[in-house]
Amino acid sequence: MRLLLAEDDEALVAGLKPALERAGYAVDVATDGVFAQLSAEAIAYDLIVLDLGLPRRNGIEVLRGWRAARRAMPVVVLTARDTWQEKVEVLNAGADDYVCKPFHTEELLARIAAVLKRSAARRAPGPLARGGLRLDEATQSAALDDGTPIELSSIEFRLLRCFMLHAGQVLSQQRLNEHLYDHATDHDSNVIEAHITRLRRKIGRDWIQTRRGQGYVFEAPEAP
Amino acid sequence: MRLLLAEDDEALVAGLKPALERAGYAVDVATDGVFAQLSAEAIAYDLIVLDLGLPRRNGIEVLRGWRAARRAMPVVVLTARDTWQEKVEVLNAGADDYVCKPFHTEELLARIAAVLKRSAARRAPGPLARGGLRLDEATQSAALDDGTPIELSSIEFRLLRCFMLHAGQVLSQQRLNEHLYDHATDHDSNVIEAHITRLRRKIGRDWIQTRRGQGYVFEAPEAP
DNA sequence: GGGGTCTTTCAGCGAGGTTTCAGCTTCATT
DNA sequence: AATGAAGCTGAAACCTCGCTGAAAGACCCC
Repeated sequence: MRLLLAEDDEALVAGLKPALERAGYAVDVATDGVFAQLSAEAIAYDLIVLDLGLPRRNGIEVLRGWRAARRAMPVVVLTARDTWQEKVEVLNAGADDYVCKPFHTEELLARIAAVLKRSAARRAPGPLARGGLRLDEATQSAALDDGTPIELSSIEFRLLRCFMLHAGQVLSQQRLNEHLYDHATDHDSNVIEAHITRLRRKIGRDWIQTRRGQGYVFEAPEAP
Repeated sequence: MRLLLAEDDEALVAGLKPALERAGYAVDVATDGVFAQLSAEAIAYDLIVLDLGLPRRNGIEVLRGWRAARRAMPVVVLTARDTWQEKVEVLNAGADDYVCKPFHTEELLARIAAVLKRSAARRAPGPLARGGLRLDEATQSAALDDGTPIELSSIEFRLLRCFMLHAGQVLSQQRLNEHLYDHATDHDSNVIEAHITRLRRKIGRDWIQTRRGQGYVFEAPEAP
């Protein structure tokens, strides 16, 4: 789950980025309007957190630019001004939610989760449960339908969620890499393979099939 | 312990907010009905103080909205009109208590405490019976079921209460920070860790489990 | 002001998660 | 079957995070 944080206040970023990452998102940061706009045009983010007071280009213009270009990803707007007029303007420009500074980190997280849930509901109804495997966002753990809990580390959780969100699709190692880490890393390593091994050991071998030379596919195992 | 004060009278807020904070709650304020509704949908407040005479959306509608959305947090209603009809209407809409203006701050505090106690008892027969750990608000101390008393300092008490109210959930350090202190503090310190250590030493190691990189979970220890 | 307690900071330690590495297995192609 | 490429996996290295004892700071009560 990949997210762009468009915010220039360093202190805020320093607090927010780790919190978002703890919540299981891969976070890129853009510190001015132009860069934010370009980034989101280049990459299909799952959600964008957009400060209105960015240097070089106003947040509202950036947002309008995306919507004009038919970019439909959910956008949560941050602003320092809590006026009725601005709220209306922002929502009309195509924002999905609106949070005033100062805010509790937890509140932003909750709103992000709510917006994502809504947008996921639009696309694919139902919570994150596929064929007898459930993911619990709150405790960052998984469970089989019979109730057996499965403890996951942070990376394993993100990996599994990525698979479940794209169940049935082939996910290349490169794509998994990009979803799990910030796109600075040009890994030629086998981290992904290693984690897949550990994940398979925990949830069972059959959920993740390898497509040689292409990637991996997540599917419910055959009933024997 | 997090609380939403939905009230538009500035003078009242100016008096009430500090009083509530002094009583150990973290307080957010919402000054109109729509915002109050959204806030409480986004954040799991432990309690809400709701004025009926809010601008933009009537308090009763807001309350009905929450209950229709299966939001079960306790709500204490403030109102200027003291008629039995309104009282009935409000309680039927799902309020937990009802205070008429003008009131003494102390009275409101007492009702809040009472409502919280009731709701804690409702949700979890648990702080008491569960694993044999009880919290005593009056003496700010804890006790094991066998009667052994445990002396707690103020912060330890609030920390433990926060854990017991959210038993089974993962609480990140950041979230605990925000619940224990006003959200001015951008601590990169390890206060929380230090207090967790001392708390564990007092109540026993097994109650609070660490989820590396995510936070802590409060649970009754296994019976050996 | 002095003794006590509560709270916070600091620094070193240790555990656990993550990544790398090396050797092995599997698969496709000839 | 031989070969090479791709993937698997156990073990070791690395690194980060949380733990904890001690000391400093804040606060309160005499």
